[in-house]
Amino acid sequence: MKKQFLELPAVTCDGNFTARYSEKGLAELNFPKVGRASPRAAKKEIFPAKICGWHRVTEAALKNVLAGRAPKKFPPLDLAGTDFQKSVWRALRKISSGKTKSYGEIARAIGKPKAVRAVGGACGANPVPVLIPCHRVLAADGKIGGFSGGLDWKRRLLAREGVKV
DNA sequence: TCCGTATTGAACT
DNA sequence: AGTTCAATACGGA
Repeated sequence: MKKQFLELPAVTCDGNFTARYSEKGLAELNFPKVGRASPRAAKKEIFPAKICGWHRVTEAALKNVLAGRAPKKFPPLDLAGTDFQKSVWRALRKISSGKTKSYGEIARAIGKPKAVRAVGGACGANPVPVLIPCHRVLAADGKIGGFSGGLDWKRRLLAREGVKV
């Protein structure tokens, strides 16, 4: 039996994101599917109160980041990944709104200065974009780099935070 | 074990 | 200023 996540739509001005929750917290967040209506027509599932509470926090945090502000509160995260990836994601969360770092700086921050490319890989594997601000990581020369959700999103998020590319 | 990667910096035109 | 290239850590197959 495969691990099952409870899935909820997180409605924002930029579209309907999809949040997935495990027993322990937010496990995944997906960008809105382009050209598609709401990802989920709820079919009267019963959601534990715990998860409803998390979801409210998630949605509020999401809206804040999209508006270019730092969220007051984060939901608990239940991230599936290797130790290396988790340490990268932890470092990413230390980048405050409006700031940027390079892949090399992240690598140094986790004590593995040579692991610059692996950092890129971990960013791409980030299950919770936006809340874990992988979009604030640029290449060392200020170039935009890449983004799993599409470069348009990366540029949009950075623009909202007042970052010039 | 081999391959690709959201990199980097140096050494070249 | 643009191009090439090797080094490098990690994860997936």
